[in-house]
Amino acid sequence: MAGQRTRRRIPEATVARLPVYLRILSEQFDIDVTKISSEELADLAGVNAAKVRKDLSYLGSYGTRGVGYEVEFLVYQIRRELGLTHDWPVVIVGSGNMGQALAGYNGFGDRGFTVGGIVDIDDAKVGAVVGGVRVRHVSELTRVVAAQNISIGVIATPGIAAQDAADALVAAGVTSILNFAPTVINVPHGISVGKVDLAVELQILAYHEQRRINAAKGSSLVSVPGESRRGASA
Amino acid sequence: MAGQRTRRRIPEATVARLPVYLRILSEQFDIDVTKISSEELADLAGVNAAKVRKDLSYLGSYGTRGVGYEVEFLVYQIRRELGLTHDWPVVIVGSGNMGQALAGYNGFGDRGFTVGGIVDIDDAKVGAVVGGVRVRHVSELTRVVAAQNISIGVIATPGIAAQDAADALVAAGVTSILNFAPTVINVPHGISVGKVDLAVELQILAYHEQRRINAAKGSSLVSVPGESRRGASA
DNA sequence: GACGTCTTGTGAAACCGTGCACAAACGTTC
DNA sequence: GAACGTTTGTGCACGGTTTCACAAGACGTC
Repeated sequence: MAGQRTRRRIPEATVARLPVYLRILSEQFDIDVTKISSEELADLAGVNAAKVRKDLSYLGSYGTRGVGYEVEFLVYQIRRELGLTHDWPVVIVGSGNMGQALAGYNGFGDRGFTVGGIVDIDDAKVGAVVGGVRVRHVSELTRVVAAQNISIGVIATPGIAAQDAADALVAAGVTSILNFAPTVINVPHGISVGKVDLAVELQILAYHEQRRINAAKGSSLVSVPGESRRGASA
Repeated sequence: MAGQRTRRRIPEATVARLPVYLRILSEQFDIDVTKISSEELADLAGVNAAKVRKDLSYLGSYGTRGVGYEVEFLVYQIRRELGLTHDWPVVIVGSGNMGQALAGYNGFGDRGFTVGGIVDIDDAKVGAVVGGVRVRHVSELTRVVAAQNISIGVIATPGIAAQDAADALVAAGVTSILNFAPTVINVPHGISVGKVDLAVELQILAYHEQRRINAAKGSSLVSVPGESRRGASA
């Protein structure tokens, strides 16, 4: 009667791919596909079939040999593992361009997340309605977080304000932070941090472009390597 | 007189960190810091000092033992390696929320990139001025790309339109694509693709939240692991 | 110019993620 | 119920990444 088995640890790389599988499987379910093989799923996700099987095996042995995986069941299992059986309200700090884009982003409310609140430090911006939610002053952050039991915060401030935003979020009780500001933030141990930096992503692409140019200039010995980080190359 | 030495290959993981170092070093330079040790830089970047040294060693032996690295020189070297000695014009496909936020994003023009053009498929949106640039129709994409010799494209369309956008960009001659749509895109071999998916990042955080909850529920045996993907945990 | 302190640069070991290859298991057909 | 084609689940080897640990080199002091 040990009940809940000890949760097996899922590798971080796999966790990063599960949302992709989930989206694809949901789409397939919507168009009445009931079962899918690792190879089909792999093609749609732009990865290797063996990787799909190994990733899914961390959830348990939910496939049927010779047949494939039942789409609906797999959707449920991934949802459960990712904690998406219920919606997560998130609070956005910063109501500038980025904050507004995030609040208005469809794939946001679409896939298990709701905008529980937006706060800004600028009084001039307080009161505006963004993505259907009224902007509150940052001093109300703790109240907003407590009222809706929010555990995820998004930083959409300029870089200079990002650390203050992080401190405020942690003080308010948030335990996971997604940081869009181009700054490294320090948080206490035990808080999860994700980071998205536009400029960094572009600079990585610039590096590949530069290499392409250098390779072409240097000689024709080196063929274009066709680098492709994350995402598919047909 | 072999001239240009064969370019040493820099590991992808290092390439992803160089932009972070670059930003920090630029900031330090602005406040008149002239030299920096691997440990100081590591602290600011939220990584390990040995990693900083190994990363920088791929650029060459530019440090001085017992002293550290000269900030200005390092900035120059990283810039050169990343291909940031000149500005890169980028073209944005999609002038919705996300496209507008990107065009208006400061860290964009700030760090070596300019908005060379924005296109949209919707005639109703053509003509609007976003981030100082007039929105053109997608049919003009090839002309825009050619006129400014653009090699980097950004996809900021809904998921359903992302593959068309990618195809159009490739046809127009773009060789690197940054995809913000929640869809896997297929591109010919030789094209570099980067991907940023809001919902995926949030779902990864949700997973960690869920684990936290499960761990707390299950027993007090397992201490909160304090996971922290990318970014610092103090 | 010898000594001590500091910091880089880098082998080597440990760790993680990927992909191959194949046995095990399922459904179907005869 | 046996034989066959299909697809999963996974052991294993390989390559990339991280971290440790330390020799080599630079600077300052006496």
